[in-house]
Amino acid sequence: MPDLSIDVVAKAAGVHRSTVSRAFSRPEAVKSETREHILRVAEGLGYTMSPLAQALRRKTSTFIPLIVPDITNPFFAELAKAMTQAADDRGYQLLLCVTNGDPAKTDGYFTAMQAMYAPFGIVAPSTKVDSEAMKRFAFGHKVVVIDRVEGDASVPTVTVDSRQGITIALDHLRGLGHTSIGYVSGIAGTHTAQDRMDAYLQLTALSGGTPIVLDSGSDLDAGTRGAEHFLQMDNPPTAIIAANDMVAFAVISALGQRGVRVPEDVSVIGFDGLALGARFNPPLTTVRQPIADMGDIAIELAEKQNIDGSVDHIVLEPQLLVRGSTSGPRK
Amino acid sequence: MPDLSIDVVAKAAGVHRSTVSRAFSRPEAVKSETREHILRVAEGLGYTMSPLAQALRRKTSTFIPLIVPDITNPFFAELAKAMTQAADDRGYQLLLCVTNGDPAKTDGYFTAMQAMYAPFGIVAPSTKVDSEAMKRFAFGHKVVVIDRVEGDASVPTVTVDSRQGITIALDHLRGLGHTSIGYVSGIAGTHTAQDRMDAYLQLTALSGGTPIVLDSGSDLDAGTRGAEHFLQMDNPPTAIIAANDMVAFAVISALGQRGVRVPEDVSVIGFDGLALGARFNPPLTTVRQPIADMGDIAIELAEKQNIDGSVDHIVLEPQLLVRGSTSGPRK
DNA sequence: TCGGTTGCTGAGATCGGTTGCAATAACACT
DNA sequence: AGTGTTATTGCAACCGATCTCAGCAACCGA
Repeated sequence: MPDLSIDVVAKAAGVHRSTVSRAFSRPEAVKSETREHILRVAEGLGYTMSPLAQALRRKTSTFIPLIVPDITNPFFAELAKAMTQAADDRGYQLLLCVTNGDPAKTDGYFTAMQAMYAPFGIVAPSTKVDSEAMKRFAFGHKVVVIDRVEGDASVPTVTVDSRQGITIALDHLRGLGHTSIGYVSGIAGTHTAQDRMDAYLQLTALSGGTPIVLDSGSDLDAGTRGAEHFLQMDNPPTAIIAANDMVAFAVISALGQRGVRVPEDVSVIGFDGLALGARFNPPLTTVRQPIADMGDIAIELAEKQNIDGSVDHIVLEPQLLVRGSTSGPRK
Repeated sequence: MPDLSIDVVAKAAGVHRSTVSRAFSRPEAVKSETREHILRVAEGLGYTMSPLAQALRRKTSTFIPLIVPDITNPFFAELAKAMTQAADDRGYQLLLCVTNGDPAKTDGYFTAMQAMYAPFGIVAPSTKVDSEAMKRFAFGHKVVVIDRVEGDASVPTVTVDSRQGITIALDHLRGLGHTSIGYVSGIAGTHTAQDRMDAYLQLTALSGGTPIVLDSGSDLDAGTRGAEHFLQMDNPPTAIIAANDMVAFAVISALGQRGVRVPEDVSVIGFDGLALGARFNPPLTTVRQPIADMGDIAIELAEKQNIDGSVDHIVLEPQLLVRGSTSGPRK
């Protein structure tokens, strides 16, 4: 590859490099014959424009960072997959940035992306703390958050309605005949985790029931602890709502190891709608988040903000996904 | 941010930009006082060099693409996690590229990365076909493959010893008393899938046994089909080796839905060692691949090749990870 | 004191594009 | 034919670094 630059193409096509440039990035500004000729020549040479050089000059690129705390978590993996597609469809290239929850790394990615002239970025929930770093980043660039942001309505967000999700779960379980429904909370200090828990608390209280929080911890082992708590109860609930699918997996696994069967002995419902849930044992009933939609919308919001400066907060509706981990309560 | 360029810093520090450049990228070429002064000034201004501009001029960047077919598959997610870390440790920035198995996309990523002056790339197993696209890419750049590459010993690879992995699985099962051990194959036409299957076939034959292939299909539903096959047999095996953890999950799930319990009715062992397996029901016994090591080594190989042109083929040893999905055969 | 090193810094071309501005061509109209 | 547009294309500066080459000062030995 004798370094295919724009000048090479220009020479080969017998025009000036600015014309070649226009042929690619502003087609209407070049006589169509000329443009077609140039494109043909370029094609023949196997030439593509350097995104680097473009970004440098234009001061804006098509790289859009997706910042997630842990790609190993299937939720983020599915989000990443959806967003990759969404980004691709709109001519962007998604750059996955994994922080492992390290705020320093988050910061590093922010500035790196700033330097890459990313037109905007997408941040998925890790901790609430983000908002500070975000402020700095958002100074020059735009961010949209897949979660809520505390005290900063200036950043667009897309979330799913936690309260409605819990409502759906509760209704499903009640419809099956359950009256005693426990709850195991989710990971870290994210808003979504908090919201779901609050919703559970309020909704059960509202309907005259007594909330049964099996574990309100905030790490990955909440599921296991919740299961243990369940086992120690004299009068355990007949159904359990897990704050998310991963926790549900852990609950079922831990329960299974103690000989408690799902859904025969206790029903368990998750929250997320991971594809993986279909392959679980038993297949997990869950409240499905429209992950793919979230990806699309996140990008739309970002673009919209870039254009008219609008800051929207979209709230999506979750859906019930009935599989095998729930059934009527044991008689 | 009034566009912090190297010239701004230069002016502020009262030196020429080339000196600033050197202060950052070739410290020993600048008088230490000068350098410290420059660094201090830069620090104060909050200046960082533009990776874009650097890459453009140097014709080499620190972006290293990791090309995977599907990030939703936990194996690739874990690999990505490990490699992100490994890359980071060495001053690179991993760029995750998800192809969804689409060769066109793979190709697109290759040329994009070429344009980004990536010093090398890492490709994780998707299909064998890759080798062609790779040739083109490898022309200007280096690639290391996490799998084997057919008929092209010129690209470094890191793999784990499939034969040994299957041996370990077989030994574990036999040690538990199993004599009739079935096999369910893995995804797509990757070498690893092929190797594991071959190893199973050879090793069982070698020890005088009869191979029982429950499904040799090549898609994600192999697990389900394997389970169905199992159910239809008059004399089903007492243990099953799944080509990888995901398949094992599917097998157990499908079996569970038909009332077959693991490990009470049949033992199942996976291959991969996914963290997720620990949260499965039951926790999955599996042959663990040293994923983190693979990441480290892949990058090492790439760097080594860049330096002395050596092309190594590293083969790692898998380990047995006993959890709850295997036990002695039913009497 | 003078030629030869050595150490450090400045100049300016260059990487691969983009873009405002000027120049030229082509076409319309009086 | 003369003048006013309008469509195309060339020119050259610029984006933010890197790097070779040259200049200059201090230092060495004879």
